[in-house]
Amino acid sequence: MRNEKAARVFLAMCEPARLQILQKLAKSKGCVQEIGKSVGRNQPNVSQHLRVLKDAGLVKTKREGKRVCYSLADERVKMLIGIAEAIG
Amino acid sequence: MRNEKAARVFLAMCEPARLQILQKLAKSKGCVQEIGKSVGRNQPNVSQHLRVLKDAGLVKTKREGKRVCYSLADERVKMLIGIAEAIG
DNA sequence: TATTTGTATGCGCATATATGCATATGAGAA
DNA sequence: TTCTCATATGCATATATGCGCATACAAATA
Repeated sequence: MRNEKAARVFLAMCEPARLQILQKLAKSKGCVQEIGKSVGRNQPNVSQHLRVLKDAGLVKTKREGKRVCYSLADERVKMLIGIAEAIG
Repeated sequence: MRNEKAARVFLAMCEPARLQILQKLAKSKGCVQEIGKSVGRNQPNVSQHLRVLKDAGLVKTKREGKRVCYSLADERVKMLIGIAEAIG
């Protein structure tokens, strides 16, 4: 169902922690550690949130040696955040 | 915090039931009963969801005699749904 | 006032979600 | 291989959420 998929996108973005991560990635991509420092959360926590974001198709990954670089999967993610901020 | 408000918008939209209600309202406004019939849910349930949507600034209300007419508070709500569907 | 209709709220339960911790997996270096 | 570093996963627990039901509130009418 189309509804379900859209809901999953919003579900991924409804958590302040994940929204914070997305906003960080909107500025610059980075690995799990860096993201963790940026948003003030521990590594497993960030990793779990990133998984949710990835499953929802909001971020993509790229291995770089030992690290995994995360970045926004779609420019439209920025649009969603921008509109939500404008409404709220 | 700006983040919090945006998160509340997404939190309101992440529930399939509420998304369904928003989509119904995108087509035509209506009172609680009508919305309930449209989405196949009972009155208290719809009423609770509408409250969440209203608190998030996604719908507005207008008393019409005994009834309360709900409609989208902002055209941008449609945009959010459209983008989320496109990403998901 | 009492009654009817429409809407909102409070409560209890079942389920879902986030979090921290410990630990497993993956990748490169010695 | 063994040793780190970086990331992912499993588990237990606390919190949050949605749901149905009963009921309270609001508005119009008799």
